[in-house]
Amino acid sequence: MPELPEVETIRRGLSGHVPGRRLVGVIARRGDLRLPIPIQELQAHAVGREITGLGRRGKYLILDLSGVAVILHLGMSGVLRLLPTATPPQAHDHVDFLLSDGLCLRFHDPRRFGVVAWGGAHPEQHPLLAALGPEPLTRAFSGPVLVRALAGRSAGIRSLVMDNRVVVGVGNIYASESLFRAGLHPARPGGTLTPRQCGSVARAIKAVLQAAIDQGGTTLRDFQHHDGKPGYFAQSLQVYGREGLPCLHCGHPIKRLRQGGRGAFFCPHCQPEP
DNA sequence: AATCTTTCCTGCCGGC
DNA sequence: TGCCGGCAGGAAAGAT
Repeated sequence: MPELPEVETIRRGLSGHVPGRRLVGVIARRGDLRLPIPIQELQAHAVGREITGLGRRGKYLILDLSGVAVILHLGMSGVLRLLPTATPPQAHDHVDFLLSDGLCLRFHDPRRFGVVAWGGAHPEQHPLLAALGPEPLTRAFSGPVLVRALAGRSAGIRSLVMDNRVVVGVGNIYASESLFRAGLHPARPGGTLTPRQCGSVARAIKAVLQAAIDQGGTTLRDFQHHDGKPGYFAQSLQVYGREGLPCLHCGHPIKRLRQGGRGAFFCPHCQPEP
């Protein structure tokens, strides 16, 4: 499930525990996730270094190791937990980053759509990160930026805000929630939004993501914090997963549209047909 | 048994 | 005609 708020929640939770410790070993129990695990680079250039910080770019976590970096992505089902190294590994515990003081950062990912990549000295130039669009919670993302990104586009606005080149970090849940708040139908062609509506969408994305971070993310099934606790934004969802239930604003039943193979939830009254 | 979070790839289409 | 980009849909693995 992890979208930006869930990844940010993990980052914040680990930031109080991981930086300052040394990486003393790496265990990879299989050779690949979505991509090969760069075990040789990790052993040769990462082990022995102190962890100096934990960053985030979109849905990617960046483990800073005094001058080099490891890039992590949780995919659809990834969980990163901080455990005593002695904890016996369970099914789908694919990678352990062994830390000083007997702790271990353990990457668990049943569906294996996650990624462990070698970022080297300039992780921002890694192919996974180089082409990413603006961070939604910074000034790099705004109504005017969205106006330019949507110009001439005929794809549905929901697909476009989920496009990492337009803005990073917005997945299926928060796309549906943001468009509900902005009052726009998910299939509305992106290029037909007025500048005012682009501003509205940009503000809605920022507000929804920030609210979700404040509540520790959305736990539906897989997501959990680094210490195993859930997030509480699920109870704030207005449309996602609420097909057939009354809109919390107007009472009309929430509908679901099939878009890009996934469900786009919306209120047919608050978000009228384009 | 169909669903379901992400990302990448393929095939089709229209424009030039 | 050939190329390019945009767009929609599918594939990947596993739990429920």
